[in-house]
Formats: sequence, structure tokens, C-alpha cells
Amino acid sequence: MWRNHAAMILGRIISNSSFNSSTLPIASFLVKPRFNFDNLTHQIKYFSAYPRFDFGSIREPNDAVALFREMVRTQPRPYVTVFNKLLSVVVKMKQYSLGLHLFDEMLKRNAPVNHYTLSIAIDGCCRLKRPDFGFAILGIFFKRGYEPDVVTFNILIKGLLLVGRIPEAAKVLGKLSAFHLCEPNEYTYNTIINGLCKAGDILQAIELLCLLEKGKGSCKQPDVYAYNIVIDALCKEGKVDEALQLFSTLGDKGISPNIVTYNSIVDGLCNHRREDEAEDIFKKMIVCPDVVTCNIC
DNA sequence: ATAGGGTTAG
Repeated sequence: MWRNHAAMILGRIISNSSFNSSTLPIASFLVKPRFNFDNLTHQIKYFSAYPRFDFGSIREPNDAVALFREMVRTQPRPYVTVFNKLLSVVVKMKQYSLGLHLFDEMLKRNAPVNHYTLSIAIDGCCRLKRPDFGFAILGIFFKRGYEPDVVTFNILIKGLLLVGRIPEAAKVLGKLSAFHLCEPNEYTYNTIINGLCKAGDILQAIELLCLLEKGKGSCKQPDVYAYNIVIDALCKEGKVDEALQLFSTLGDKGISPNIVTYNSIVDGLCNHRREDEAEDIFKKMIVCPDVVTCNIC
């Protein structure tokens, strides 16, 4: 939908003005290769007793399993970061069950595990819509003497929101400070703002946003992510004027809209037959890179 | 020392 809108608006702009594409600089030609010490690092790695594993070659789940088997029988055993990297690759492939299976194998085989590993595993549970399993893994933290941090709790809160357990997510947020578990950060609040919006409760999301703007919630001012979430939700709800209103206040708040902000606004306007306004916004958007371009020249 | 979390669209 957005591509069609963008193409249409671009067509309008190009037919109304004269852009000169020949002035675009090719900055990379100006950058001469220089000596750097990366080669040295590479040599150290090359001669290291610890084998490298090529995670870039993983194309399908079976590749990950093969690499995992190789890793568990390699001596000396690869670092915990290497296992974490593999788990993370599997989760990014959306192979959550496989990721949890490998995590289970790691525990059984006494492979190295730390709080990163546990957080990745909890993320896998949450994405499978089983935050309860995630909380079970939280138990392993305490059993092994690791401390969950704000990232761990953000993952769990997101997991609860994903299955619509909003009151429990709010309860967890409250306990973070009450039990001195960790200090919520911008990720925490943005996760909750997003959860509220996706559940259709934009009003409560805006309420939280305003609370944060007033400096409550012991958090920094809301960032561009927070505003993007609410602006997009308003647009999708058909409240495009409210979205525009919020959008127009960003400058005063010291927030630079980014490509996501513009995409949501332009899409919202076009979906309500307000192409002229979309075109104005679109023009403002493409002025920004021109400034950088001129500086390079 | 190849590690974990938040936004749109496709």
C-alpha cells in the first residue's frame, strides 16, 4: 500500500519540479584505503586454539543443528558467547522451538551458560507465546546465581503483552522498582506503550506517554520510538489529525522524526484520501538527506 | 570473547 502511495507522490513531485540527479556525490571514491590493525586481530584469531564457527553459512535449521553438534564436541569448548551467538541466530530465524531444544541440550551437556543465554531462551519462550515457560527459566537465574537485568524483564513484559496479559505486565513493571530488581528504561516503557496500542487501548498508551513527558516513571523523556508507536496507532485507528497534531509537537520536544515516523504519517494520510498533505510531508522528508549531501560536497 | 530487549511497510 505504502509503495503505491510513495510512487504516486514521487510521480507528482517529479512532474512538478526539476531534480538533478547528476549532482549526487559518490563519497566512497574519495575514501582511500588505509592501513589498519584489523589484520593483526585476524592473525591472532587465526592462530588461536579456539576454532571459529561460520554462523554466516547457516541457511536452514539443520545447518544450525550441525554447527551445534560440532560445537559441543570441540575441545577446548567454545566460549559461552559462541553458544549465545548460535542461539541468537536460531531465534532470529524464528526457529523458537529448535532454539529452546538446543538450550535444553546445553543445560544437559553442561555447556557454558550465562545470563545472556537465559535471556535469549526466555525470548524464545515468549515468542512462542509461552511467557510462563519464560518465568520458569527466570528460576534458573537464581538457582545458578545469575542476576536478571532490565533486558530480561523487558523480554518477559513483552511476552506477557503479546498474549494479552496486560495487568500482569503492569504488575511486573511495578515489582521491578519495589523489589529493586532493576530500573525500567526506555525499552521497558516503549514495550508497554506498544502493548497497549496493539491491544487497542491507545488512550492509555497516550496517558503513559504524557506521564513520561512529565518526568514520572523515573525514566528519561520518551524517544522517537515511543512517539512512532503512538503516531502509527493513531493513524491506523483513523485518527490522522491527532497523529498530525502529535507529529507537529516533536520539534519542540527535541525529537527528530525518522523514516518510520514519516512512513506512518504518509500512509495514514493516503489511506484517508489526503494525498496533498502527504505530498507536503514527503517533500519535507526528502529535504533532510540533501543537507548531508551538500556537506559531503 | 561471534552474546540478549522497543517503531512502520514489504
